[in-house]
Amino acid sequence: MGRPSGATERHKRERTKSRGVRRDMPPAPWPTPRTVRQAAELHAHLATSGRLLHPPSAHHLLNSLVNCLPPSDPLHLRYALHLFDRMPASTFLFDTALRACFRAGASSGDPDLPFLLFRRMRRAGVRPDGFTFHFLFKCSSSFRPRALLCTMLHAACLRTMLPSAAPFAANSLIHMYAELGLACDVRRAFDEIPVKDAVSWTMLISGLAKMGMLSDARLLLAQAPVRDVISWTSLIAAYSRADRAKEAVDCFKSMLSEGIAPDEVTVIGVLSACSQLKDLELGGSLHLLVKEKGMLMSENLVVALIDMYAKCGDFGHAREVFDAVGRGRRPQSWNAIIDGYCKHGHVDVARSLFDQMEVRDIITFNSMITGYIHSGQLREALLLFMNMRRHDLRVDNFTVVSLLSACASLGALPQGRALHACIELRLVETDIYIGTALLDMYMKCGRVNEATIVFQRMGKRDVHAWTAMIAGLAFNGMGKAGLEYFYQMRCDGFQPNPVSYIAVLTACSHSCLLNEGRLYFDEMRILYNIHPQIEHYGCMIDLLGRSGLLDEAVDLVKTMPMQPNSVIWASILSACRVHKRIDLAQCAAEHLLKIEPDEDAVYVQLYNIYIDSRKWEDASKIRMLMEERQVKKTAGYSSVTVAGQVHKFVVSDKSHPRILEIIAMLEKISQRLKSAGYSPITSQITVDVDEEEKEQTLLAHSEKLAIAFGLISLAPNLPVHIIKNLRVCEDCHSAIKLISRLWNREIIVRDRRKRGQLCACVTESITAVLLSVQSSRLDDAEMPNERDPFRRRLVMAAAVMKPPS
DNA sequence: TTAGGGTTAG
Repeated sequence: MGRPSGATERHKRERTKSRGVRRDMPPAPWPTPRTVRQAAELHAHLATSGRLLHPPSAHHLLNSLVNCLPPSDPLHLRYALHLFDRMPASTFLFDTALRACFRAGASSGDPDLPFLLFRRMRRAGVRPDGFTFHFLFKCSSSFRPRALLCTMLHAACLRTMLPSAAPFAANSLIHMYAELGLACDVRRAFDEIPVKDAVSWTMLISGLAKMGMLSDARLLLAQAPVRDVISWTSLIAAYSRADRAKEAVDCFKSMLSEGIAPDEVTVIGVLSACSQLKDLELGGSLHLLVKEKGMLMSENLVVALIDMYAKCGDFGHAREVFDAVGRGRRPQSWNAIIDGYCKHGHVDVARSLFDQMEVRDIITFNSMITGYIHSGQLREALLLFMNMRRHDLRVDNFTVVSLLSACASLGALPQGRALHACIELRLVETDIYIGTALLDMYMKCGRVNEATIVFQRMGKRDVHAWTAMIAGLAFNGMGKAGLEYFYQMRCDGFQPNPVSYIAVLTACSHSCLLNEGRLYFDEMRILYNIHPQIEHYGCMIDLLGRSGLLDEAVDLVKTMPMQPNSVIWASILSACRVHKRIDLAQCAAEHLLKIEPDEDAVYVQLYNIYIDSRKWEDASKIRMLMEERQVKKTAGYSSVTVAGQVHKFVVSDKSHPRILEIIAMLEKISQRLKSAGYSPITSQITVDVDEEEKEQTLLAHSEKLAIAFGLISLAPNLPVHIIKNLRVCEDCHSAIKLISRLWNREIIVRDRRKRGQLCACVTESITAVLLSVQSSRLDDAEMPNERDPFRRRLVMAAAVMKPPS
């Protein structure tokens, strides 16, 4: 150890003297404690022999004790500081006490402890040295960094010594400013160092990488006189964190070509990139490298390996690594494999592992909940939310994003709005993901204005937020506005990704912007080297179909480099009905039924096409085929939420308690529609009845019943929001647009296919869970003082849903 | 007595 030899000799002499041993005997070596217990024994020995106040003994004891302290142990830190308080003040002892604070980390319980020690040091007249500032800067980086305090420490350091006198402190200063995210100060701290060593460069590069300034970090790495494994690793990891996996791998290759050997931390960063790229080949070769080089199999490396194998779908190897860890595996390893199973649709396997876990954390729950939501098992997801509370886990940003995603997929606007209110009331700190999930929820619930307000209020936007906005405008039929946003997004310097182009092409197809669609479909390849995936082809085929260019659409299906899926053929089939192309409809339906033989919507669509074309025999053949194959037509229903309660209607429904008022309103609707010149589209009704009866049948469609009930029961300033489990028919579509104009009322109808079925009871469950979790927060709401009309409306929305106390 | 890089959930 680095104890001064003179001090050692003095210690030996003192000890010999105290034991009454002859002075000429060779002194026994001073034992260096290796455990806290041994340190305590030395403490007892020094205390009984009265040497605790003897500086060399005190230094040796405290220093050894700090070396033995298990990291993040508040009890042992208290012991060390208790000892320190009873020892003579010296620079070394203060430095050692600061070192103890740093080792204990945040678990010291008091983030101000290092600064209080520094103040005590100055008041006691003990002069700080390079070590003092080094440990102070390290503590500042680790515990809740605060800019003002850090600047004051920096100033105190400069008043005491020159940067050249304390190279370690000068380098730690760069790290401290990087942790604060102060790029200019990082650079200045670096520039102030008179003679920069390799670590100074590494600190600067890793600091910039950590702050996300990847281009600057990459440039400096090239300029640095020396590049070591740590500067390369920091850049690789930063690229991985920023979802720039390809650049992370390129960086790794450059590092290897410079002859720098990776270590286990480098491997973790590259494995993370492999997970994103699903590059099992590189990931597997890294695993081999770890084995060949005998690298330390740290817990983090285990997690990274399991995550890589699981994300790539290689569950054999993932389980191999997972099982090798045995019972001592950390929740992170469980989380990685559970998430992998969820992402590959094996939610049941994930749940079985989830049930085997002894200690689950918030990530375990969030992964499982997201898995359930993505697989459409919303009830299971909601049950887990309730379970979270039993485990004393509060919802966090990830949970809220999942909940918003569930609301969006259900079209559950009141619940989504209540969640928004909870976010505004600071249930969680809002971030770019929350903002994007919120605007997506509003868009999927048809509330374009609210989505736009959320987007405008987002402090920071990224390509995902812009894409969500463009996609939302697109599927709400505002394609031109979507394209304007796309233009603005590029002006703001955001590079579109493949999903952005799906949104753009959706905007074109939903608004029949044929020329623009053709342009963007070509442009994505030329400008951004984005090769069209099946989703891009799907949008383009849909656009051609809607534009009546069905032959061109079929040509594109034939020439595209992948097998067409059901979405593609469903687009063609849908366009065939509009453009009366029976020949193509039969072909599209055949392809569709090969892929989805049980999908009732295909039979119904083809049946309707035959009816439209008065091909009664073909239509009845389809009916018979359905019976033969036992395909059941899904019963259609529409729902509307009034005062937090979901009201569900089926066709010709007479079960509602206010049915008489609803019928009266329907009659009023019928009269006003006729007065406005509207003729019901009765051609789709095949039953052999007179025209008036056909009109009555159309009037009794579930969505019209729901609208009538909404109009009589909702306040005139509230929009009527209808959710339908099937597609809205042509007559309802036209009639609703006119009703909206005649009543000067916003009517939003969210229809959907059978997939991801709406379930009113699940919607109610969301309300129950949300309210039980967040009711305490809502109590804090000061509605009368809320001046911002948008926030006020939100808070009121949440308050309306508040459960009775 | 002193330095830097790391994993899992949206």
